Amino acid sequence: MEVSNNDLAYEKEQLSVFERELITFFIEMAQLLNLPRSVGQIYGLLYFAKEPLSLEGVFQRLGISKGSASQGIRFLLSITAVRKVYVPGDRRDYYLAELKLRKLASGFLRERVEPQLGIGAEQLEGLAQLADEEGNIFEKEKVERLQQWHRKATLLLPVIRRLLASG
Amino acid sequence: MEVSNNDLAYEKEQLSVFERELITFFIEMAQLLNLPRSVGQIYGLLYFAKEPLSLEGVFQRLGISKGSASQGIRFLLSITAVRKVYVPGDRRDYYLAELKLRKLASGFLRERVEPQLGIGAEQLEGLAQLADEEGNIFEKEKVERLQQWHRKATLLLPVIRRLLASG
DNA sequence: TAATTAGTTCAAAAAATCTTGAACAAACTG
DNA sequence: CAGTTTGTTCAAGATTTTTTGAACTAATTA
Repeated sequence: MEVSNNDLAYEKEQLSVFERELITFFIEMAQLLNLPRSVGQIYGLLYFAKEPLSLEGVFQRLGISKGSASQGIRFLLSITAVRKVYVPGDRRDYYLAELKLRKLASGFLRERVEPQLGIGAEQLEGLAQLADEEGNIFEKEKVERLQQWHRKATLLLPVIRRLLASG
Repeated sequence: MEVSNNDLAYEKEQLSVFERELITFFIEMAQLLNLPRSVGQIYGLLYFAKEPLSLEGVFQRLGISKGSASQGIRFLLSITAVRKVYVPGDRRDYYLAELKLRKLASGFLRERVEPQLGIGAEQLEGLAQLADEEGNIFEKEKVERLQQWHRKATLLLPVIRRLLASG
């Protein structure tokens, strides 16, 4: 019947209705981008947080495991969607969400999209060579068309960045 | 009858080395877009096919199940990445790949991306209302920022279409 | 130094997603 | 009409992805 002590209560504080709904929104955005649910949850929590949160603050409040939170934060750091902040007198790492869409998007493009496009380019090069060796005009034509697609996709990235930067 | 027998022979023909590599490429592209492997395979096969293929032609040559092929083709039709063609004297449906990147991309955006963005907009509307009711300035500010992001993303779609159309 | 705390790792469990195949319906054929 | 053929559906199985949690390293403290 008695509430546990106040220190613990903070870390285990319930999420507000607003926070829960906001996090639901971010979970769905994550799914749209093919990212794990936990990554959406963590970003959502940090997006709304008034102050930096520690790893423990994150997994306690979201009710996910430490491992999940650690991995999720690492990913978010890698795309610069989240950054570490130093909190004096505390040995733990604290995290803040990056709120600028431009930075968020460009981190994502750099870390997740560009590498994939790079792999695609290599594969197409291999196919082009195969078609060349076999001297098959039909094959060559098909590969060239794909390479054109690929060039256009690559061209798109800087345009997206620029558009998101404005405003 | 004659025609039918010839078709079966053609449809059971082994895939060439080139075809297999091409299909591998499309499988990876599918994964990039969060689509099932089978969808990539089917599109890859049709992309290279010199003539339209029937459902049976597709699943026989790819070695996948009839159900998978049926569902995959339905999806590809829905985003207009593939179209049905009429083959005189044959009761089966035949399929051809759409080769124009512009059409492909815009079908995908229309069927898969736009609906998701629409759902996102609704959710944000709900969050805005919640923040309003609670009269919480901090919450309102956060939601407004998200709505700005959302507007930019929505703006991006026509730009992408236009860019892919050129050339 | 040992004890405590923060954070990472990864094998195994859980969950989500995709594929299969057999039952079904619809359309054709003789 | 009854028998085929064509394509769809969906429950069950297979596969892939995500999450968990306990064992671990490293860093801090007393």
